[in-house]
Amino acid sequence: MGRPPCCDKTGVKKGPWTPEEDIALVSFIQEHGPGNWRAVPTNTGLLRCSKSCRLRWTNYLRPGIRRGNFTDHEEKMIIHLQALLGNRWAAIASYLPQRTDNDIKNYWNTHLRKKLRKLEAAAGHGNLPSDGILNSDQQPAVAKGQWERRLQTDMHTAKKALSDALSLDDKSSALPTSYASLLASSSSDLSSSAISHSDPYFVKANPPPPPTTATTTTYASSTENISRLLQGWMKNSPKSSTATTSSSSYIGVGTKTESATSSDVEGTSNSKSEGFDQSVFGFDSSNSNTTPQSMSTVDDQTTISSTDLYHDEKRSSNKELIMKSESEAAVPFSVIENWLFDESVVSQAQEEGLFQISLGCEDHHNTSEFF
DNA sequence: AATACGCCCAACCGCAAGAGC
DNA sequence: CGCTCTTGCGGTTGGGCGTAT
Repeated sequence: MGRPPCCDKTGVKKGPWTPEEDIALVSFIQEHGPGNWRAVPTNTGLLRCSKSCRLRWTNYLRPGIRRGNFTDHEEKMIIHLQALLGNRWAAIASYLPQRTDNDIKNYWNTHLRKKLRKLEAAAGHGNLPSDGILNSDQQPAVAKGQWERRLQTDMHTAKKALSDALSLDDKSSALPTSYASLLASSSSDLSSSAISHSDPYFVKANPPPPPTTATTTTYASSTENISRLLQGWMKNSPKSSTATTSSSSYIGVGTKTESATSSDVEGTSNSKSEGFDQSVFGFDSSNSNTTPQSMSTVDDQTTISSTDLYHDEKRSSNKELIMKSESEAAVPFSVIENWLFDESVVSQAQEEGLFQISLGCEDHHNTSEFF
């Protein structure tokens, strides 16, 4: 096709983002909202391509992103959704409102896949391919761009698996042995393997309540930190790119530190995207130590229906696909969603202060027995 | 203490699809 | 209908960091 590159590569900066760049990007988005990425580099003076700006926003700066260790529930969600959907990280991410597809993908590649391999090796049978990827990845190759059709196929697989699972009490019966054992073991060994890391935006937060799961750690939202960053920046040198005041808190991209806490709740799921709500930035210094606006919204969010979770445009597009596939398949897929957003699960999520889907053994609902 | 090695993750790349004209 | 522009997605990579030797 001879398609031109997304941007002129010459004079485009690459590599890690600096705090100044982040501030410029965030302040621009705060002013204009996300979208129209083409205009971002021009209007902000950033020497980044539009794609890079979008990626930086969606994967890092966007409100509502939760970073740090994955909880057991999240891990289980990923494992099962991966088994059902394959490597459709965006689709998987749509069920983990506070995680980005990139995060999930990285987590899968660095943690879960290895775990599966280990367990597979321990189990001594060949259910899993060497890369630990199941089902859909073992399907015949499908041309790219056909993932809707593929999804439909996956929906059949998912429905069948769920149908099987829901009729059984044995939670491991519907899964490969290694999966079942992985799920059983995830609580214990994940916490030890999980890395405590943070980045400059994710400061250690206030003392947590006793964790409800082993080493359930979350991080102060990027929103909070960025808002603090911006606050200082705006007070002292509006429109300046020096950000001398705030950049002191920007220790460096990708640095690692001790874990944060489970009480740190990120922004909302529906504020994280194109439907960006400026209020989430809450340019109030009290943000850092008190309940941020975004946090209170999270509590609201945890009580919402599954539909509400799809306010995010990205999610809604995923859902549309699912719904489309649903209607085409003429078999309701809502059982998955019903399960995923089971009220009792949501209650638990509220207790834990974040949106988590219970796949746990402690849940006595039949649907959860599957896991 | 110095070096080598492996892990992790932020960011990049290329492709595909959607939107608008 | 076809073209261009923009966005979304999944795979891959490179550099920083921690750990082992």
